[in-house]
Amino acid sequence: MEKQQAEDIFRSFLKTEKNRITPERFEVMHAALEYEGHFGADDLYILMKNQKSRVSRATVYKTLELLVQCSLLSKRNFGENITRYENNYTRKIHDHLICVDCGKIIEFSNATLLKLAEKVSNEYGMDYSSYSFNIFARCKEHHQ
Amino acid sequence: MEKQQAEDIFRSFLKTEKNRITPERFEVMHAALEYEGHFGADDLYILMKNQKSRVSRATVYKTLELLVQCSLLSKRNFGENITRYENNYTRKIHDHLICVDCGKIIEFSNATLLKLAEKVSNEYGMDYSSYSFNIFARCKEHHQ
DNA sequence: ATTGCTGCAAAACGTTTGCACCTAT
DNA sequence: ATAGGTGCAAACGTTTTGCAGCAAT
Repeated sequence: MEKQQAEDIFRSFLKTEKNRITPERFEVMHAALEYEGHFGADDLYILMKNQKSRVSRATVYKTLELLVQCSLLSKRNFGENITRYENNYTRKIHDHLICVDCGKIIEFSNATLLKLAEKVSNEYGMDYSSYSFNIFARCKEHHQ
Repeated sequence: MEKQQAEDIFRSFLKTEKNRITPERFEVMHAALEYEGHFGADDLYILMKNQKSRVSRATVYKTLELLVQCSLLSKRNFGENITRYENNYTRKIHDHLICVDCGKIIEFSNATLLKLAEKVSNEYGMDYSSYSFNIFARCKEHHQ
């Protein structure tokens, strides 16, 4: 996705939801979309702080939720009680294999999961939104 | 699973890991296995406290981790940054459909997921341990 | 006797909130 | 003009930790 396209999506989302268009929100958007891989809200805040941004922690947290609402980001959780975000557009791979010993995360993709998630949602009369599939396993170095 | 069998599993786990066998740990084990549905560590602590148990919060938290290690419980996380536990034996249903608006959790079961999780683990040369599959959707009352 | 466990309270952690000031509409 | 956003610091809820005393081995 082009950076311009992301800006347009975010701007029009903000307008239709009667949220204001502010420079701080776009600053967070750019930092989030440039982040490689998964990140926690605080990771992003620290990164921005190190780059001399004056955006506050509160604004970072709130803006990330807005970016999830307009589908530019999605939330992930790898069992550590930390909310993690990832860019939905440059990242097409959404399934994760996690080493329970060292925490290493391998990403993979399996097309049947999306179909299954949509099918199950429909069976229960619900509107599908997203899914997460995490496999926990031990990598070679940690076999006991 | 019989209560006796769970006790035996826990006792032998504790012995082989050089952890001590204490009444507090068995008290937590019983409360955890009797809990219906998913629970957070603090939920269990409060319940036990209300039942006049003197087991401390620290012991509850630590013991639940031991129960996960010996596979009597498994950890779940439904995107609220709270660790939830569930009994592995009386509960055979491990997949979840969660309403993003009201938080209602519907449980379902799909046999292909376990096979897929094992297959993917093997493909990456890892030892399968567990998986989690969560679908996020909106229930009828919350369609916009 | 030794090592590990316990309860307690305090600290840590990620996240949310209240508030006074500021800014987009 | 006004509704809504901002930064800050304090509060929050969950979880972990340090420590002195206690109990299982």
